[in-house]
Amino acid sequence: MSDIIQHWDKAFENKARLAIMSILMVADWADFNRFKEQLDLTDGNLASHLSALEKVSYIEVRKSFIGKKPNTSYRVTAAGKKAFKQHLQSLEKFLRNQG
Amino acid sequence: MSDIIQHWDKAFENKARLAIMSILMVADWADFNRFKEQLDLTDGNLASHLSALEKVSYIEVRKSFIGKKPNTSYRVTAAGKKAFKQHLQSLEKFLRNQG
DNA sequence: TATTCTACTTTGAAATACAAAGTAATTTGA
DNA sequence: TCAAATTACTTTGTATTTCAAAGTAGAATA
Repeated sequence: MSDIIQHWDKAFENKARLAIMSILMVADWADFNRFKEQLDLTDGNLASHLSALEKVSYIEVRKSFIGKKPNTSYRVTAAGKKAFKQHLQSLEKFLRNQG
Repeated sequence: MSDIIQHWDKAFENKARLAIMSILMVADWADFNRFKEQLDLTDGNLASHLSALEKVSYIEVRKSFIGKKPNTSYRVTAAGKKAFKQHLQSLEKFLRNQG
């Protein structure tokens, strides 16, 4: 496999996770409902993608209450930012090679 | 989900299949062994990705003999070419939006 | 105070990805 | 010359991933 593709980050192979990261790169904290609205995923599916990104430490989670409602928010970590940027770069590289 | 990502072709979400298409876009016919060498996949895995692409009619298969050895070759169809180009375009669009 | 709603979490099933083992023909080599 | 190894795949079974339905606990509503 071409080196470029070979080393693609598995965490970003899924559309939903790519979209989550995409949102988090420009947001500060974003909460569960924001993703739910923007991404149109079921609760369970969204939760599993979020926890996949958490597992590799690309995002961090903050649980709190807003008023009396539980609120789970997420933001990208430094490692996540770095990995995502690198991923975008290798996407670019791949595209250039497809000219 | 952003429209760009939303409509990504599921056939190209996998690295191996993307690499296969990548090869076929510049090759005429490419055979099983060529993929095997270049992509470093197990036989079974490679075969299943090839047949996934065949199933959606993005590639076509030709079985023949070279000398006395069986040879299975693949080439991209018109539909496959179109779909792949569109996919590359939406990748580009996505990257532009990530500026 | 029963019922609904919100914000998730848990569970289980479906789809996908993967590799080990199988097969049939061919080649090698003692 | 015939048993053993190799080639070029295919088949089969398992592991992983993805997904959505159902579950839960507290809060709001009627």
